[in-house]
Amino acid sequence: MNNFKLRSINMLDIKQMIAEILEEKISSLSSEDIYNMLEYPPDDKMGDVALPCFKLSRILRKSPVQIAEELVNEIPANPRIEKVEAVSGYLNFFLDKVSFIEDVLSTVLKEQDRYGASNIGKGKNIVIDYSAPNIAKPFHIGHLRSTAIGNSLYKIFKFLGYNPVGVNHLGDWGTQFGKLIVAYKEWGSKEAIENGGIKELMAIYVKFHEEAEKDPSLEDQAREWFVKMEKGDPEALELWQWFKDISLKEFNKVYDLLDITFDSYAGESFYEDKMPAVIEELKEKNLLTESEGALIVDLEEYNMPPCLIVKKDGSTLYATRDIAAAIYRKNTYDFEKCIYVTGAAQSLHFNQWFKVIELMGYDWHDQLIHVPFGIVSLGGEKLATRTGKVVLLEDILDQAINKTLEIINQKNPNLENKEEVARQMGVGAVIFSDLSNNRIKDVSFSWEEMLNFDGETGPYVQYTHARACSLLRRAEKEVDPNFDAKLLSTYEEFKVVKTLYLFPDKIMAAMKELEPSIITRYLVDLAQDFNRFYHEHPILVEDDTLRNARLALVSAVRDTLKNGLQLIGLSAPERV
RNA sequence: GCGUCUGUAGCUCAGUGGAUAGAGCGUUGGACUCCGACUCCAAAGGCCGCAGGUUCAAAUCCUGUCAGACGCACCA
Repeated sequence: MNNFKLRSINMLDIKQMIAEILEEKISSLSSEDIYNMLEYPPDDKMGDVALPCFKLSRILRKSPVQIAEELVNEIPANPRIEKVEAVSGYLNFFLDKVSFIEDVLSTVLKEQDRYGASNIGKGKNIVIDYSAPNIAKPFHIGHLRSTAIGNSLYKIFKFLGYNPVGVNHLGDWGTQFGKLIVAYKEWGSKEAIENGGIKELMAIYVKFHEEAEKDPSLEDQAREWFVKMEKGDPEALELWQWFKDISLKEFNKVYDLLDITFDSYAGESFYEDKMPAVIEELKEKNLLTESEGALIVDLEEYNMPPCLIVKKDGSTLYATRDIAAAIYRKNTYDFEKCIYVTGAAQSLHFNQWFKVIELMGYDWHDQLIHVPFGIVSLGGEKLATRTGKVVLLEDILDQAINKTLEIINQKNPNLENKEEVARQMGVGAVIFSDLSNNRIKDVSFSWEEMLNFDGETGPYVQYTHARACSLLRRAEKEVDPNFDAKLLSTYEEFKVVKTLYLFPDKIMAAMKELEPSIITRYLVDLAQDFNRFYHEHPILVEDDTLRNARLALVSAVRDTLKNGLQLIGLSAPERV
């Protein structure tokens, strides 16, 4: 037939089915054109799939109303279509509910934890660079965004058959270590740092910035220390390693709580010995210019400020390391895409060095993708380590977990595994909240919202999943896959099935747009549809066949919720 | 000054150029002798920042404008 089946990974592509029917009747258009014109009506009462005929109007030189009315009579009877209606220029298809429900539920029951999965990415490597906290700075709510988004993209690519490589590009190199060394020597003490950890490191870092306002020579000292680091000075490197060890210990505590891992922790320092070759290559390719004592790549032609490669004191910069890292990753992983999850504030930086890669003649420059996200503010003020204005992620997670534990103690005090479930839900609430909005939007952190678990929240979806699990436990019998779809005849049941049907498409959209929030919002929709059904209709009824049919629906919802939660990095506890 | 992003219900936000712009929170009023009330139902609440333009059709595309955020050489 046609070779464009891959536009959807959905095994039951209803648009495809309808496009093929219409192709026979609209000779001037391919089934692909028709497919792209089809849409889902805004209201179920209007139908399940619609063809707006306005565009056809010009081609067929008839009014849209006329086209719809003519087509409606030409559609042959089809067991999967209940009826077709022409309404003011729209051709509306109503699916045969019984066969649709049967198709969708059978698919989910068969696929289970693979429902929505695919192998379209087979053999393709995707490097995802996320989290990347700075050594010696605390892990705060702002860092969570990169971590949560990157982790979710990792799971999404994996579910679609790709081979993702999660890289934690630790901020473990750069001038801030010079500042830290100066600060440590001026105001720090070994004991205080060993006891206080990152908090103490941050304190002396903040003090450095306060003092540097009065005494700018401190900045010069800091730069000197960084130059020493790059030259391999033993004292500088020993302090650096010490700061790094302390920081990593605390970061790993947070990653354990979040249940997030990485395939590589190659940070900025890893590229230290790879930069000279890059600088050499840039010189050979005649891209470097000297300007005010520094070496730059001029990008005026591309309407961008120059990209700094080497400072006047001979040390390197962020861009230098990113270029070296990109080349290293291409050689090491042969990626199809290399994705950088960082704040939108860095957009120019990425555009600049992506252009440098292009100018170097690498045809894979367009495989480098910046995935920006908005900033987190606190009561209207930007979070900044330098001023000490931060909300520590660990504090947020602790509070969310404690609150969950309180609720469990109140409502379900005999729950086994209380502590672990409280962790899963508390952490879930925080991650879910972070992945709820389009990533580009700025977010204003609010304790009140973060700790409110009602409505569109992680605990709501997790609770719904646990409720479905509870029903299946109480049933005390496996769901018979030969359920009778005819018995699922109510609107609420059909609505749940329609939403289940959309899951694979949502995963595809989330991957294409690199936007985990598509899945987060989908889960809320599915949970809402399911809860409405749950309230309207008893499930554990006497009638065995009806009971089995409804449990088949419950089972499909449970699996889909679980798969979706997994894709955004949340656990799906069976009892809460 | 230049550039990028964002303006949708009181608040936080959805909304692939198509039909009557949707959720949640909050407010008000309802539903637990009933499968788990972290649930559900209902009501109120909108010149989709503003002005032009393109189109049969614009919250969505284009231009301008206003407001906010971010960025613009030795920080990352």
